[in-house]
Amino acid sequence: MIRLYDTMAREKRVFEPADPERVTMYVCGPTVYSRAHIGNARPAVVFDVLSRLLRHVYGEDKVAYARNVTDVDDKIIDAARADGVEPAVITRRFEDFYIADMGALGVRPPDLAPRATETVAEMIAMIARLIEVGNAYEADGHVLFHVPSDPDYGALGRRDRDAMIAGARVEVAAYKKDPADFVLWKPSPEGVIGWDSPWGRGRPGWHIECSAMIERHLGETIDIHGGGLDLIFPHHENELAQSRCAHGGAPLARYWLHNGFLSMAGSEKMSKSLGNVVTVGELLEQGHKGETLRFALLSAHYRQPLEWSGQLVARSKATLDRLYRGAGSAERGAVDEGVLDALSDDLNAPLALSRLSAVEEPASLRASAELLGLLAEAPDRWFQGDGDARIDGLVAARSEAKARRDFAEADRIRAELTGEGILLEDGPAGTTWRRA
RNA sequence: GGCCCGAUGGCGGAGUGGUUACGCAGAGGACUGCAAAUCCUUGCACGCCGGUUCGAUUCCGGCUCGGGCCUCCA
Repeated sequence: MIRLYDTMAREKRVFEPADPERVTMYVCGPTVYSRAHIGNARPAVVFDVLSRLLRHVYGEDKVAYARNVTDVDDKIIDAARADGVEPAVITRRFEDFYIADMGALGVRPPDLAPRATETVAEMIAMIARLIEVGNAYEADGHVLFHVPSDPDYGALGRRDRDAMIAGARVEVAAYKKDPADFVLWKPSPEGVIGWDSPWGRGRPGWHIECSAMIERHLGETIDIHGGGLDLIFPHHENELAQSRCAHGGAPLARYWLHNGFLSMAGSEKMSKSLGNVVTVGELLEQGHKGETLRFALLSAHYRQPLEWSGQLVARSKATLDRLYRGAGSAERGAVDEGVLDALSDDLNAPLALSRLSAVEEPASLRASAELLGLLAEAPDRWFQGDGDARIDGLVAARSEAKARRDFAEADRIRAELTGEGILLEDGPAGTTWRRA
């Protein structure tokens, strides 16, 4: 039995898919105009674990997991203009980076990775539908969702109209009927990416993208909708309103899940606008293994804040080393019940990790770790990387020195390797080495 | 200002109305030529003040501090 904390209900609820033969999950993916920072990676990793859990429970082929790519956006347009290239050059470059970075973190590709630019026809159709049913209107080349037309608006973010308006940071455009109204379609001037529509050449607003992609690929009501905490309002609130109004009142998602934020030492949240980000790419270039970063991301419960630090990474590596030793080269066995129970209780990864440490049987350890996307490599590869004949030679030379009890020479070789970050371990079967 | 979270041992981080996870680091021991790894042992933890209770870290209220959102943001 899986229980998940549903943001809409503000409590843990027993998870029951509408159709156990096709469990549907959608997670808001990247806007591809820059490298992903480690905070961006948290939802990707967290919902990857959830997808693994769902597949374990409902069957490998019973889960339809979609994570979109937002490849039309004003930030992309700005970045393209700054580089003097077409937006597609930017989006392709950073989508490729995103796939590579997430792959390094052991995130499996989702079943579906729809691009916004390939779903524009569906967006236009949905906007037209919203106008038709009286929830949207055209004004000054824009199409806007009329918030007062939806009495249920605000349920997810728990906000009333006055609060939304009072807190608005952006000056209210004159063409809005109501200050809370938000853009579904906006005109594109000459030279800006756009599509023909009944309202002239333009481009979609941010929120309609996800609604259209969900409708096209997963249906009107999905089981799980995930994303970062900051997306609750306005993004998910707006998505929800659009989809519900376009679908005759059918709810968009049955369970809403939101992950907490990463902060950098100093305890402010990590964000591009604050400039205190560290990208996944940078961390990998520093020599950290993707799986170490993944472990670190899973070391706090997904709804809790997590402070990113070098100490966290080092600790994660040390713990993983021990787990790799425990699993050895065992084949995959049965998943440990304790680990499964922990994950089933609102994805309690830290508890699962602690129970993983207690799993004694190597085959069970490997299978249980796989549920978390860990212990994915062969132990030799984890400890030694690509291998190194020179190191093997030095280790052999040291073993010879040891055999003739020339410990001075043996220690000299060991110290030399230690200086390179190579640690030696003398075991009953001889000496092995690993990278620190 | 509105809404919402959190506060646990040196650090990270679960969990629980009474018997106090787990990891990392530290200390002691075993093992080792010495180490490393491993194993064993070890560690006054639950922000403050009230309340409920036989009993609260766990429930309730208040307070303090920290964090997030309030139409860029995972």
